[in-house]
Amino acid sequence: MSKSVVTRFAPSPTGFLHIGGARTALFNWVFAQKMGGKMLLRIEDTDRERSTDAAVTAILDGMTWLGLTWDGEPISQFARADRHAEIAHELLAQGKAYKCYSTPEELTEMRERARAEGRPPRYDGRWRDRDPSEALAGLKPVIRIKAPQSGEIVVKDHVQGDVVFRAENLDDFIILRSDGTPTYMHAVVVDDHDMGVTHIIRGDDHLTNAARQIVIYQAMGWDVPEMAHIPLIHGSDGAKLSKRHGAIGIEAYRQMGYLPEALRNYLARLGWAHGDDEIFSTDQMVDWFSLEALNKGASRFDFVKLDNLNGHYIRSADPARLYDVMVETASETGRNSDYAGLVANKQTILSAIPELQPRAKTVLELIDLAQFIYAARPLPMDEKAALLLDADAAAHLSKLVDIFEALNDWTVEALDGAVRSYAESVELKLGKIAQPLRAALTGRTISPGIFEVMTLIGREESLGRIRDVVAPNR
RNA sequence: GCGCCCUUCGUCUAGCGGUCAGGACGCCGCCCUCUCACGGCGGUAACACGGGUUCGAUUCCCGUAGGGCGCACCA
Repeated sequence: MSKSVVTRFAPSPTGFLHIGGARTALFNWVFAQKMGGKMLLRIEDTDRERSTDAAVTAILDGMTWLGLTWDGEPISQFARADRHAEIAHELLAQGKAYKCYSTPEELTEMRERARAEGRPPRYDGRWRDRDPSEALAGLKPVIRIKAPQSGEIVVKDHVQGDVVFRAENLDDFIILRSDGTPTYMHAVVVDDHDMGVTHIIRGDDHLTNAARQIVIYQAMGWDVPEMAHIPLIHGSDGAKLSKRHGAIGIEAYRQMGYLPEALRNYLARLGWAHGDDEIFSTDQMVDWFSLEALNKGASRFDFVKLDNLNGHYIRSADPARLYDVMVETASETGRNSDYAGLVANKQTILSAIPELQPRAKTVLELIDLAQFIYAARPLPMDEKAALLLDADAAAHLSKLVDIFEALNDWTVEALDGAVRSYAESVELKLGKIAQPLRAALTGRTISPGIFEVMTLIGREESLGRIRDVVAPNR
């Protein structure tokens, strides 16, 4: 019986949860679910300059919205600094690490000279075997680990396969800074070990770091966790995502009207596949997932495809839930008049949503499509709608007002029948009558079925809107 | 510069020596139809290049080109 799986998601709180981080979190979560294990959350906040509480909140909120749960309390890496230092000193005591008294200026010069001579910019190990007594008085040392000087380090990766690094390419890197704080490379290893992490799933920008981290694991005699370095996500133009290039926070996707299940499905298909399956539930994702099925190549983020998937999930969503999401989204994005209209017309909106669902790809579009319900008379006409309402159209609409007033039932069937027979009586195709009617009733040329619109807004409102365009001054 | 990783339709991908190279999104056409969607049907489009290995390479190996990541007392 192998020990149960523990994964972790370890964001640094220097900004929002971006799309790449969200996918990393998703894969960690899905894998833990599948294996019946746990996913822990560790906030890598050792960079005190750039870490903020607001970012931590944004990340946790983003994960919660996406439906990614973690086990236990989030762990602060910064809070564990003493433990990191303890291990660094243990390594020192064992002679597997040493104090280095090189100054930053000295290191800069070392790198520049190496670069000038065409050598890799690495620390040359000058303090590896030097006696501390040779150091300048008052200088605070850093602690460097003794990396192997020959042989190779193999990262056994579930995605990338065995990746071999020659020891010559690894230098004696710093594990504890001169102020006694740990470096990222060191803190990660100590934390992953202490947290009992069995599987490290992270972006492949960490692949070369993995070799360095293995040096620490080996020095401590610790088991190296299983690793899976997943490919990165690029922007739609193939360029790396950056702050000014599409790397927006997960909350921005919510504000753009995407549903979390759509995003989960989309993200899962970026770099991972289960045969030809495109649309699948989160349960299926968990059921089908395997690290070996992850791709190695980076993929591009494609909003068009996300839109398509989101449309699918909007179509299959429960109207009551969609209503809530519409209200939240309107509120959150400052669409105040929409918010007021949605809240004031809850019942009508609720019954209209099934008509709206097949027509929207995002919640924002859903809101837009619902506007005809709460638009105030006289309705604003968009350009195409205004063009439809010429004198001919007004004449027909005027007749229709009479017909509608005489109608006993205000139902889709009754209205449909009435308008059809009118169109027949004047020898016009239904569309010739329906389009001006649509313009008058919605102010637009596109809308749900026009008879559905009429039943939704009701007889009085319908007649009022038609009269507004037939006799604007009355 | 050094190290490592990657490369199938425009995009996401299936493929794991022998396939008419499959699916999805997009796009185009047709159908449905009161508009727009939805839905249905059909179509367009790819193995980066050059060498090997093999009876046979999209698939295995080596180069080339292109892309990415890393090389801090950042994470």
